[in-house]
Amino acid sequence: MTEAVRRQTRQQAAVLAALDAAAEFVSAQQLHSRLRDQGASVGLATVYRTLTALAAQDEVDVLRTDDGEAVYRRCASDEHHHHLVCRVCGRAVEVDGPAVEDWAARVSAAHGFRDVRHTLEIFGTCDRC
Amino acid sequence: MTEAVRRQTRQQAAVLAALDAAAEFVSAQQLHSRLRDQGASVGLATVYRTLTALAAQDEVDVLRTDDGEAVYRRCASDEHHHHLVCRVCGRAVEVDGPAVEDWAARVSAAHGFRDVRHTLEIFGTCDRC
DNA sequence: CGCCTAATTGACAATGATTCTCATTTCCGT
DNA sequence: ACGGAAATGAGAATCATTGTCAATTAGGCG
Repeated sequence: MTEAVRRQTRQQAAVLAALDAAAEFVSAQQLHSRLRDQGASVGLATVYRTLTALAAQDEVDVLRTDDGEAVYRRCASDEHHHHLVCRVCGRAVEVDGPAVEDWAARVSAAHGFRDVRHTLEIFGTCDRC
Repeated sequence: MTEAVRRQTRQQAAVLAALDAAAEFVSAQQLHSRLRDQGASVGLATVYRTLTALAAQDEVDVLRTDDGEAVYRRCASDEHHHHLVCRVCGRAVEVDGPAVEDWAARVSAAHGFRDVRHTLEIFGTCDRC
């Protein structure tokens, strides 16, 4: 599993910086326009390429909104974790639940499933909204 | 919350029948072509409308594939449950995990989130694949 | 049993996110 | 500085999904 070699470019640095500046999950389109507004415009295709690459290396977490749009977030934790996402402001809290991991493993095994992976996100309205 | 009144039409019955005939999660496009192949062709827009209506009434479960496509399934259980989905054949097993529900409620409350809802799916390779 | 009207349908256009193409630009080791 | 490989960007292409609107149809009513 060799990490893809990536050159250091202004564009990729800008995308990463914009992600770090966001506390919520943002879409590629949102990032693209934020970057443009900041005067550090990056082509839309490049934003997509960069996000895809980052996601492939687990540098960012990806999830899908109800309408199927992909949204990305740079998380503090490198480890496996889940999210509590505010459906109003988009703010996300990273949470982990060993009990859930165990349950998932147990259930998968009981049904003979291999190479399991799971997705779990909790959506709600946060106390500030 | 009054249930929308729906007329009984050949098209809606056909979509329901096709869903019942499928053990896996299927996309609107797949349903549309299966119906066409069976000679019971239903317009694509109608397939979408019907699925959306069924989903709104919790008659079918919806989830998103990794590439963002919506897939639907008629589940045996009316109650809240989750899925163990085979990433090869698409077969799905309905599972429930009270421990997970509790955990989600606890975590949400701890962070002051209201009106929470969660999504949890486990993807793996089943023993037949 | 036919009629009437509103709900439903379907072909097609329109939208919107994402990916592809390819000519141009930019890294970076030499 | 140079050269080739990698990255970029503008726009076209793709694909799922939704909107439009005229034609069809279900179902209550006389």
